[in-house]
Amino acid sequence: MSEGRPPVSASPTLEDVARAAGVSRATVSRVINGVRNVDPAIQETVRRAVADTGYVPNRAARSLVTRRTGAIALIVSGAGTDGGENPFHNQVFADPFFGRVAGGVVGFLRPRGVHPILMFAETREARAQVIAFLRQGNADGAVLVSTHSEDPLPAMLVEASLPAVLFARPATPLPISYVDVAHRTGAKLAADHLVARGRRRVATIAGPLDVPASQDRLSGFRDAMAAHGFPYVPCVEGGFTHQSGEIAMERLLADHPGVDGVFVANDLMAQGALQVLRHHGRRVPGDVAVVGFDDSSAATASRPPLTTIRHPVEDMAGEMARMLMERVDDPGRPVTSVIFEPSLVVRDSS
Amino acid sequence: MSEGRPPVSASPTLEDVARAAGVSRATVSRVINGVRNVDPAIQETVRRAVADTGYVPNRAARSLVTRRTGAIALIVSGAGTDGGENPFHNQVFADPFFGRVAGGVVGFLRPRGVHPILMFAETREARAQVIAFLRQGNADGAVLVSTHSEDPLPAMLVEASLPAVLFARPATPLPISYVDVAHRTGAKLAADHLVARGRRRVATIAGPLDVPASQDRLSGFRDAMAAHGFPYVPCVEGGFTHQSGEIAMERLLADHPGVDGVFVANDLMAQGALQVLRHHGRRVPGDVAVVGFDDSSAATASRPPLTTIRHPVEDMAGEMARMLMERVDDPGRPVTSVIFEPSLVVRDSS
DNA sequence: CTCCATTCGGAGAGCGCTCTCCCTCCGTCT
DNA sequence: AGACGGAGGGAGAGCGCTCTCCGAATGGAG
Repeated sequence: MSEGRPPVSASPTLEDVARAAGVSRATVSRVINGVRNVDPAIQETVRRAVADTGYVPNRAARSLVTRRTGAIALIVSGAGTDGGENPFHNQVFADPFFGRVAGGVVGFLRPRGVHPILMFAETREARAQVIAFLRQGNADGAVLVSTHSEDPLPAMLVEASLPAVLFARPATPLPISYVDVAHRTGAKLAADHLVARGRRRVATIAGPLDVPASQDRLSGFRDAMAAHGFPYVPCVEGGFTHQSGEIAMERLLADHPGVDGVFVANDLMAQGALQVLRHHGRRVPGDVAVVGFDDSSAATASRPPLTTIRHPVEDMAGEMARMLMERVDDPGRPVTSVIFEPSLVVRDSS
Repeated sequence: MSEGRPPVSASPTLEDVARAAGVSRATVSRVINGVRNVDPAIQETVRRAVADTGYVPNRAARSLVTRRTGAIALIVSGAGTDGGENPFHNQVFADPFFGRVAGGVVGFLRPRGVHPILMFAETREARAQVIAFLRQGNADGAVLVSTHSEDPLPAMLVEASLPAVLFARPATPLPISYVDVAHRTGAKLAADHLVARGRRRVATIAGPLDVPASQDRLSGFRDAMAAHGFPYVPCVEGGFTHQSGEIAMERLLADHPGVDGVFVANDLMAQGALQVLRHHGRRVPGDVAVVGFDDSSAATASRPPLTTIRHPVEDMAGEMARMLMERVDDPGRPVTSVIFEPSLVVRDSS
């Protein structure tokens, strides 16, 4: 056993590298972590020893002493229904939005050697598990994407004083950091655009009104339209799904057949609305102009492609990750929120 | 400091619990891990002490000795392009398929206290990182979803003898376990169905033909059609995206205007094809019957809803996770593969 | 009553790393 | 020349847990 290189299976430890380099464990550790001054010659020797032995530091051992795991929880909360055989078979991921968030988060974390642990928190039990998981020190903190407003998880995170950042402003005020987009500004962009396009009989399909984002988009839109001299804007509430968009559009058409412009609170619903409009023989944008929200892949997949309000989801997600790491480094800092500005993307639907 | 309960911030250790319960660390450990016999009375005392102190085991310390992390890597490989400012802004997640895989994996792992770490391996560097990550013992193994066939990661995993299971058969034979669906059977279901619907001028839109799944779907379809007496089936290759489906359908219509049935290798492309057909005034299913593949959310979002080949993605993903854990427990076991049977879901497009 | 088998709790040695001392070796200043 | 300071390397104490021994206690058999 003591002859030659030890078998690859038993991965080498700091001790092995130290022996190979003829220095102490401490020195190897210093070189690896780039801390304090180490003689360049010795650094070189150590590096060679690391390469020779194929050493990779054991994160568990490191975590044990540093109390850092190099992992954070990426929580999708309130996903799916609370029942059903497989609670994971749901539309959360179907919404390309989530992928963009994940991408943004990874984009920031990966260069820093931090990895996201994917978690779903759709039931009471799952939420408890998430909290326990974090308390066990399995992750240094959490970023959270909620799909509904009643989500109790943010409050639970605050209560357990675990470092966390939300993707959107919580429905109930909470001492917790978050990133969000200026929904009202986005809605105003849509309103300005529709009016500029000469639309006079404008309606809107809102998202679920218990969600702050939906409220803001609706009120922002109405305020902007009022400023343009249209105090009354018909509204139908949808559920952010393709199908709910269809239903809402049917309703809208039934109640206001003369509608010539629609602001839809997300692209998925807008896509549904588009189909209903076509089905009813309305040309888009000729008869009716449609503006969505999100600039998701549904926007480009629609026919015609959707004019929509784009928000920088990746950047927002990256910022969310940055804020979390900041908080992990210094849990005492005050909570903050960062609001991003949306922009109008004009395509063929308006 | 020694009076009363210590501050919540300093989380209690086994030692603390042991002291509180008046037993040794070893006994507490035994109770917590349910190993060996411990006197029921003492068990009760320990449990109470655990509850009182709010103890949660430190996973890093445990991992250090057990050499298990309770985490696995969920790798999306070959995601996005190898360039671009943000390699994560891609369609991988846009495909609801990935969410279903994630759901299936979590569904199996969570009850077992194992969590998936989300990783992207889209560049050479990223792949190296993934391997290093696993070698560091950050995760016990990996499940891998490849989005293209040239992916070198499976081979790298084999080389490093890391426990891993793939979601689909690798393009090049490799000693690695995988789950897959019987693509040929699925294609046959589609062929049988189209023929049963009286279609005589049937064509197909294939996926990228460097992907084994695409090849199998195509050859399976052709073989089945041949068995029905249709030796020649026109084919256009697509790229599994919505847009490529549109382009392919345009081509098909141009070359074979008389087509009355199309088997499309995935739903996303089928959705695109549907739009092109409508645009050309073809009624579906009246003039042309369309059958997709995957039964993704695109299938139900399409108008008309797609007849498609469903494969049990969640079950497959769960099985993949199961196989991985098996392998983690016993790395010596021979590689295996499990093939799932698809089924036909008839909707309005055929 | 003695002896052995069996059950069950405790002691303690690590797992692989980090980090705080401490010691040595120089170079420099007086 | 002696003293002092700074740079750089080593020793060793844990981090919190698991797990192998070991020993004590108990019960049953001879």
